[in-house]
Amino acid sequence: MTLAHTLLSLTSPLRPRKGDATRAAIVDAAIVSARRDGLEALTIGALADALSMSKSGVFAHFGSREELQLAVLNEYAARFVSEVLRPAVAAPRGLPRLQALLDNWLTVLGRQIEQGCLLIAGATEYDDRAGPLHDAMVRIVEDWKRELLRAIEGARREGHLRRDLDAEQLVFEIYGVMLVAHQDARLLRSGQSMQRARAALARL
Amino acid sequence: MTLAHTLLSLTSPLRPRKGDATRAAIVDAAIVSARRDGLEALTIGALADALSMSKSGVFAHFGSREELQLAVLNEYAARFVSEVLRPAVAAPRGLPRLQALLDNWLTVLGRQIEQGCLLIAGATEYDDRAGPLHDAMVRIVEDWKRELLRAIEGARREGHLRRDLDAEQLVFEIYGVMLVAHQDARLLRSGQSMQRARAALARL
DNA sequence: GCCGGAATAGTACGGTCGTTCGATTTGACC
DNA sequence: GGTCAAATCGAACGACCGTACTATTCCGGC
Repeated sequence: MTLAHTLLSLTSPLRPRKGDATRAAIVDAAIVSARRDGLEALTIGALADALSMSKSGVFAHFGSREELQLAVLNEYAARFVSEVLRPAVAAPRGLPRLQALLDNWLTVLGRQIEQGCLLIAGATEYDDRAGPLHDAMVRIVEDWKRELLRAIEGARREGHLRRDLDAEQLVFEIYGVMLVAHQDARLLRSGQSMQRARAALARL
Repeated sequence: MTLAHTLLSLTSPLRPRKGDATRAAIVDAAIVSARRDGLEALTIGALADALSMSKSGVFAHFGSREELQLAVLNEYAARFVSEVLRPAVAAPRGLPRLQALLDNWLTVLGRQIEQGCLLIAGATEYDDRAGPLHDAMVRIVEDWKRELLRAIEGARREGHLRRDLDAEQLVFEIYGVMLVAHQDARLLRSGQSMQRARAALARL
């Protein structure tokens, strides 16, 4: 192996590591489980069974249960953002982009209704439990609210919204609509929650 | 013991049973624990330690962990209703009563912010877990929304609200405000969530 | 085809869980 | 004070947890 090869492999390994694929498969399965029973109910043994692996095989990829939970949460958040935010930036700046964003959010919420949203469930799971998961959860929700705020400010700057609008208040109320839509659809199995959410957002 | 005594004791036992007091103390402590870590994290052993009792002593009062969880949930719901709903019926029929109800709700939410609301946390905890706790949770939330609906219908009947108001939609949106107020105050430790909630409710 | 490290398996440990069961204590009634 | 049921305890069980260690298997570079 030449020196150039060595240097290159240090920064970005040449060969695709098999372990990475396994790790991704574990996180995939863990996301399914966590969305059903919560991040705190995640179990290395149950995950190993579901993947036909040994407990230690699963464990080795993360080093601790907490690291696994963090990986699951971060991966879910990344997917959420890429599903909701990224497509919206294709829409024209201002109100259309904001509306596309909210529309994507509702669509994702509705499509995944059978599985539930980790960000919403995790928010209540870790609202009173100190630790890295709490901190990650806070960071993710705050980042997401900041994105909402940016979209609203953008729409206002374009003159699509009233100048004296309280943007943070609007974020607050939008988030409330999403939370109650999630609860109605999942706990109460109400079929109307999505259209009720759309009506509420339209009024805002 | 006379026949009269016997008959009486069948329906309502004469002597105050010591076990009842113990059971109430257990439920008290369990509510504190469940509000912090969730109903699913309730542990008989931890509860016994907190009460300086033996595990089996605690266990004997309920027969199973699930029965304990149900007792905790039902007791919390009963207290919630008596704190929020009962004082509101003293207010004049119609809009004042509705406003008193929402005011009590927000006050209770704000006062207990350090502990959290079991009805909100439990709703996400059991939204996808079949079983008696799920069923109890659904019943409690549905009952509570029905009370909200009754208050709104009452206000409309008194002519305090528009005739064409969609009452169920209003319940939906009110609930959303409460959910986001709870999350903001607890997860994000925002001090403004209560006044934001009041602003949102006022607009509704 | 061999070598070496990465990936995975196997096994074991200490701990905690809910639950069972027999023993012991408590406390109201005669 | 004795009696008897209710209340509580103590010890044990089997199951499952996360984690630590040691083996074994896999697989790309020579």
